[in-house]
Amino acid sequence: MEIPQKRKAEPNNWWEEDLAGPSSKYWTTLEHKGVTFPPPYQPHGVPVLYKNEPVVLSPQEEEVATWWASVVDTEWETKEIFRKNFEKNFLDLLGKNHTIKDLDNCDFSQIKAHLETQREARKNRPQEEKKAERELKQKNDEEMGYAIVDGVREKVSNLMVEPPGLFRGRGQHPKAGYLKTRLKSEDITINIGKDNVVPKCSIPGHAWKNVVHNDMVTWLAYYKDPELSFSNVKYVYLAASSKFKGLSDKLKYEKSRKLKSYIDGIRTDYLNKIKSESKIEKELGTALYLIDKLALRVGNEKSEEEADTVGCCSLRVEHISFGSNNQVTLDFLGKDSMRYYNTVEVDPEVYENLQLFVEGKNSSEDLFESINTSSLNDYLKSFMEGLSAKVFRTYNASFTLEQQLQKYNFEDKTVEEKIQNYTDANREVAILCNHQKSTPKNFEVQIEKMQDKLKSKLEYLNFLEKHLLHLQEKGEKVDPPEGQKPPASQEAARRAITRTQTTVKNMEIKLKMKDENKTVALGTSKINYMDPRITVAWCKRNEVPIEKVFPKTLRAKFIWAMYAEPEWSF
DNA sequence: TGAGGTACTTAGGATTCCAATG
DNA sequence: CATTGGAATCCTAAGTACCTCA
Repeated sequence: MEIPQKRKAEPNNWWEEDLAGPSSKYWTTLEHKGVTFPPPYQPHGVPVLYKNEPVVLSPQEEEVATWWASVVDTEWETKEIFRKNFEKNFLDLLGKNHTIKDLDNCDFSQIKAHLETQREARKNRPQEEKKAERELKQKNDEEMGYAIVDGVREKVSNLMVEPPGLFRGRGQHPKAGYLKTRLKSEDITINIGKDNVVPKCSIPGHAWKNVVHNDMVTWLAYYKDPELSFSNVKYVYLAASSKFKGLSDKLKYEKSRKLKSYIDGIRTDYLNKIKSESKIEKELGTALYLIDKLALRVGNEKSEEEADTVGCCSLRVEHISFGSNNQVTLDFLGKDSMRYYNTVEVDPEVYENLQLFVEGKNSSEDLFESINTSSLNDYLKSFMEGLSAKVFRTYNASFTLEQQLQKYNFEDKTVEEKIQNYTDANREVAILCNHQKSTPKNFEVQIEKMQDKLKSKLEYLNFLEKHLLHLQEKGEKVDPPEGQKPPASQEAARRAITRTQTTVKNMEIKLKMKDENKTVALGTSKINYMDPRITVAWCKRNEVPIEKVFPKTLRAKFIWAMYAEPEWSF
């Protein structure tokens, strides 16, 4: 893909217009096809065994049993809360007088085998059937999956409502294993332009719960599971490539760039507050110090019906420990129950404050008792309009990327090497933001395979070098490694050496990156935190094709950033 | 002031796709 | 041509932020 070097005005290029900021309304006309529903359940008639006896289930019961069968042999099956909640919900559904009285004596293996067979059959169905299916889906997406906003056609991100199933709450979510209900059109509220056609409900004889014309929001529809009291409202939005999302993304980055010119003053202020006599000020200053230095999330209060995870303001005494030389260790479960575990040296005054906040409290008490996320964000508003805690994460992530990229000299490097440097910079950001992923399943095996391959390439290279000497009549004749043909001429040998050296180098880079990125999720910061213009400008300066760092969907999401000049700076 | 509601962004894992490889 | 593994995309849970209301 060619990156446009100059601004090119197009009528639909919203990013060419001056940014209006959050305006009073998002749209004038809004037209779309509503939502679609997953196909109805097809009963298979395969029984569950209870105490080794087959039990006939109603279609609805069978569907739920099948959900469980699909988690058998996964970690979900043995996860205590998940199991307990599922059992309760399943038994409630079956009723008091049902043969099945508990989960432990149920055997789902026949259903599981059936699912496996079905999957195999699906995988092995004829090519033309797959193709026809794909084309049908594409046609349907083309027909249903777009909205027209003020005359511009935009993709919808989540056209299909969530299918029924088991609620997969993360970490120790107290409600994991509950049954998600099959939604009906009567659960869906539609948002549409006043003068636009109300979408027809795809299920004959049924109607939407409600139709509204709210131009102050960007959602096309919303629903809430009618049975699950704890479940959140789910919205149907436009895709990331849309103007709604792109504009707000651009504004987000512009806001974090604006923070750049306030940051010195803010840092001076919170360092002063840290030394203040007032407890509230001490806490505000210390909390903001942690948010700024460690890129912590703000940490809103959570209800009893959610997993026990924390952010800065909700840290408890048990999450912090003190070492020598002003070192503190933070150890807590953050968003998605990802562990944050970090030992850092802090300013002596911060260390002192943290010790003071802990004094005389038991482990389950709040570290910060006089502030909350709302007072902290109020404090931030006193510096800059629209400033909130999350802006610090965006700012520090983007700042770190640009700073890390400046560390390298990209001259005379191959594209692969430049990308390795970029990935290294990306990784620094991901580590700062604590973006983690679990180690891939057979990671060790994969590494070994790559090492073996590398080894045989090195052997081949070794052979080539000796072989070249032989051709130059300076050395013994050597046998090529198995399956390799010796180059016929000196010229061919030299070419083979250069080629193999490049391969070896690339393999080494790949191996090293794979290991270093084992538990680091690079994508999250790329998608949400690092100003894309930093990357675009870097690509332009260093002749790296943008598609090497931004896949298709990211290029669409960041279409507004593609015009950044090579000299652009965050 | 705090609880609850609303609307949006951010997140890791699951699933699907696709290209390299045998 | 089938396999395989990594990249890309999909899915939906889980955050932030701000508003309203008593």
